[in-house]
Amino acid sequence: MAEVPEKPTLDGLEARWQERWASDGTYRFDRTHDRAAVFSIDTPPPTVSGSLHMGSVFGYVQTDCIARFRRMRGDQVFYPMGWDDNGLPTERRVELYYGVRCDPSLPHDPAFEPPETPDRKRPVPCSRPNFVELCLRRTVEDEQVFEALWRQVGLSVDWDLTYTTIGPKAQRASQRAFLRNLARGEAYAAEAPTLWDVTDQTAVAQAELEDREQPGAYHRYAFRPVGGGDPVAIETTRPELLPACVALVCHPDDERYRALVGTTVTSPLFGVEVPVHTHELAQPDKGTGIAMICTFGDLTDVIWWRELDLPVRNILERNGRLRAEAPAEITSDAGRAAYAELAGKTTKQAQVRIVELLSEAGELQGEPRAITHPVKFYERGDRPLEIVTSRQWYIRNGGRDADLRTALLDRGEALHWHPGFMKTRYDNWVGGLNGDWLISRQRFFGVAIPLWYPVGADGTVDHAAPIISDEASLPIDPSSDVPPGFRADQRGEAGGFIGDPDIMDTWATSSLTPQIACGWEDDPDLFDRTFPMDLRPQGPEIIRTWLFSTVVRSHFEHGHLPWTDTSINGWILDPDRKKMSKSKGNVVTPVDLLERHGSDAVRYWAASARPGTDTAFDEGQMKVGRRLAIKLLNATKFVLGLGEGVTDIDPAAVTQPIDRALLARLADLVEDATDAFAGYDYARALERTEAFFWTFCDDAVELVKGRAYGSLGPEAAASAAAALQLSLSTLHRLFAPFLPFVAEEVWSWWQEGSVHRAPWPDAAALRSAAGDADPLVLEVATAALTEVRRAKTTATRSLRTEVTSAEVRDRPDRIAALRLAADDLRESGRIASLDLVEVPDSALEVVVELAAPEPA
RNA sequence: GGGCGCAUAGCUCAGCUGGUUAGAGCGCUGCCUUCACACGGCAGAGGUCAGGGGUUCGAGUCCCUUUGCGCCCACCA
Repeated sequence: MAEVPEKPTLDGLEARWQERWASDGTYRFDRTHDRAAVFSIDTPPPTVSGSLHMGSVFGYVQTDCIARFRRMRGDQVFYPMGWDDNGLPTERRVELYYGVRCDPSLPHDPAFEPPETPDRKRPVPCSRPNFVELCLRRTVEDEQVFEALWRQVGLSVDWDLTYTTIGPKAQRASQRAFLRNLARGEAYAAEAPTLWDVTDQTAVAQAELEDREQPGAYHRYAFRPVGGGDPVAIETTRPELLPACVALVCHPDDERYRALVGTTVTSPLFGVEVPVHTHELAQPDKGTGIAMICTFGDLTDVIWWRELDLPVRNILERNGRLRAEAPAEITSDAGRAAYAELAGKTTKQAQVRIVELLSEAGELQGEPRAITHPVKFYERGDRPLEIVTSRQWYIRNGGRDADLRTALLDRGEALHWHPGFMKTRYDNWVGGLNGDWLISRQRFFGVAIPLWYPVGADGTVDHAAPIISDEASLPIDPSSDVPPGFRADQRGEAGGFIGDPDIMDTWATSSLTPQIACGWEDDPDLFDRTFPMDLRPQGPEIIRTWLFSTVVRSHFEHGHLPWTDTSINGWILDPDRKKMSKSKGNVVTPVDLLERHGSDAVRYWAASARPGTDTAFDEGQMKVGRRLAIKLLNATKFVLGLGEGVTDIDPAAVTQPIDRALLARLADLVEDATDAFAGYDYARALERTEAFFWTFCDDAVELVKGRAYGSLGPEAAASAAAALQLSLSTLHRLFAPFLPFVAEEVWSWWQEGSVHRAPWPDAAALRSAAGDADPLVLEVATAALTEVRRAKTTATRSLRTEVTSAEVRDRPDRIAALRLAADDLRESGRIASLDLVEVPDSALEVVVELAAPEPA
C-alpha cells in the first residue's frame, strides 16, 4: 500500500504500472482452470507491415475493456496476441525498405546484404531464401514496435502468449489443416481462369477484390457474316482483346440477331471465324445487344466460356503483356501482321495501337464513346485485374455447393453477433459467393503448400498424384525439403520430384488463429481449456475474409463454430482532414496522441464509442478522458483524507438515510454496468459509471463532507466516511477496465494487490448495506442544494456566502425525505435557518435569503 | 439493382422492451481563486428529435414512405 501523494498526477503512470504489471504477471493466463472457467479471446493479429493508426487502437482498446471486465468478474482470461506478418504486405514493405526484389531463380547467397541506400527504382535482385530472411528480419522489428504500443495503451494481453503467422506453430497448423482439407476433399487443385494481379503476378481471391470506377470507352466495330449479309456491330471496352475473341453472344429472345444465331462471323483485322451463340446473360439493351466473348475480358466471359463450352484463345502473359506469338487461329498474313503490332505491349498500350489499326483499316465505327464503369482491382493493387488460366489450389466454401453454403449460413446464424445487424454482412457475403476460395499465391513470403509432385521418366510433372508429407514432419518447405523416399539430387530430374512452388494466401493461415493460439494438436491440454473460444473481436471490413474463413476452417476440422460470440467494432471517420494534420503540419499517430493525452484518455475516447458504431476521431473526447482521470485522482485523495483514515470499510457503519440512499444508487449503477458489459456494451458501462461519478463528486461528497469531518458526531461521521469509501472502492473497480492506469494508481493508495485482479463490485452486497434506503433522500437533497447554489450564482456571490434563511417547498413525500438529510443540506449550503414546507402537487421551489455582502 | 446502418442542441453523441416539462460532454456566456481538484468548480443560454403519412389514450422511440449520408453485395460486353 502506498501513501496518498501530496499532489497527485498522471505523469509517469503508464511507465510505472506497465512495468509493474509485467513483473507481477498481472495478466498471466493460469492454465490450470478448465474450459468453463476460461474466457478466451481470439485477438486479431495486426498486420505488422502496416502503419500504426488510430483505427487499430480503437478496436483493441474496446476488446481490452471486455477482457478486463471478465477477468475481474472471475473468469480466467486467455488473451493472446498474434502478429500477422506473412504475405504480400510484408513483401511490399521489404522491397521498399531494403530496395530489393525477389528473383526465385537465383541461388541462395549466404553473404547477401541489401544495399546501403535503397534505390526503389532499381531494386537489387536476391534469391528467395535471402528475401525471406529479410522479411523475417523486418517483421521482428515491426513486431517490437507494435508490442510497445499495445503495452503503452494498456492492453492486458498475456505477452507470453504471442504467435506470428509466419512462425513455425502457424506454419505447422496451416499445413496440417490444409493436408486434412485435402484428405477430406475440401481442398483441391484446378486449372481454371483466375483473377490475376499483373503487378504482383499472383492469383487473388474473390474476398480480396474491390470495384473501382474507372474511365473507359465503348469502341464499336463489326464482324462479317461468313454466309454474307450485313456486318454485325459490337461495342466493347476492351478492343485489344479482339484477337482473343472466341464467339459472339446475344439474348435468345433478341429478334434482331435471330438469323445469325448458329452461323459464324469473321473478326475485323484478324479474320478469325467465330460462332454466334445465345445466352440469358446477354443484355439486349447494352451496347448493340450482341457482345464479343474473349478469353478472358471479365467474369461474364468466364461464365459464357464455361457454359457455352468455348475454346481458350489466350493472348495475355502473366505479366499483363500480350504474348509474342499470335494465336494459331489467326492465319492470314494481314491478321498476323496486325497481331505483331500488339505483341509484347501491355493491355493499355495494345488498346491504343489496336484502335489506330482499326481506324486505319476503316473498321472503327464512329468515335470511341467515353464512359465510367466499375473495374475489378486487387484491394492492394493499382492496376486492373486480368483473368489468366492457371493451376491453383482451392478450399471449398459453399461458392459451388448449395448444401455447404447452407451449412455455413447456419453457422453464422448460431454465432452471437454484437451488434446483431452485422450478421447481415456475413449472410450477404456467403449468399453471394460465386466460386470456391482460392488459397494459392505465386509469391514467396508465406506458408508453403506442403506438397511435392512426382516427375515422370519423360520429365512431365504429375500434378494429380501429389506426394504428401506426414503430419509429424510439419512444417515443411517443399522448395528445400526432400519428400520421403527421394534424394535431394532428384529434385527436378526425370523420375524425381518437384516441390509445389506456391505459398498459401495469408488468410489461409489467419483463418486458423483460434487453432494456432489454442495449441491445436501441439498442446492438447491447452486446447481443451481454451477451444472453442468465446470471443472474436474484429472490424466489419474483414467479416468476409477473416471471420468467414475462420468459420469455414473450423466447420471442416471440428464440426462447430470456432467461437460463440463475435463483436464487431465500428469504423473511425476522419472528422475533417483540414483541421487535423494538414494545417498544423503534423500527422497524428497513436504514439503521439498517447503521449499528448495519456493512455487512459485515449482509451476513454475509444471506449466511448458504442459497439459497431462508426465514430468520429475526436481529440476533444480525449481531453474529457484526461480530465476524468485527474478528477479520479483528486476525489480519491479527498475521500481517503476524511475521518480517521481508512482501515476496513464496515458496511454496517452506514446508518444515515442519505448515505444509504447513496449505496442504493451505487447498487443500481453496478447492476447497469454489469449488464451492459455482459452484453458486450462497454460504452454503456462507461457512460453510466462516469455519470454517477460526477454526481458523486459534485453532490454526494459535497452534501456529506461537513458531517464526515465530524460536525454531527462520530457515528454520523463514520457513516459518511464508510459510504464514501464504499463508493470509492466500487468506482475504482468500475473504472478499471477503461482507465487501467489511473485506476491502478488510486487503488494502490489504499488497497492491496492490483485493482485488475480485484473482484468486480457486487450489487447485492451494496443493496444489502443500503437496507431499506429511500433514494428520494439523496435526490431531493441534491436538487435543493443545486437550487441554493443557483441562488448564489444568480446573485453573483461566492458559493461560500452564508444563507441567512432558506425555505424549501415540495410535495409532502419529498419533504419527508429531505427532512432526513436536513442537517447535511444546511451545512453544505451554509444555511443558518432552514424551513421545509409541504406543498401538495408542487414542484421543488427554494426561496433563499443571502447574508449581506461584506463591506468592501 | 439488392441489402445494412445512420439522420436528436453550433460540434460529438446518449436516449435499451413507446409513458410526466427531450439528456450528456465539448464549445459558448456568466459567476466563483471554496481548507480534493485552475490539468478546476458552480450555474446559464441553446433542440418544430431530417420531411410526410399511419398505429396508439400517448411516438425521438413502433409501421409505411420520401430525402440525404456512409458502408456492403451484384454477371461490370
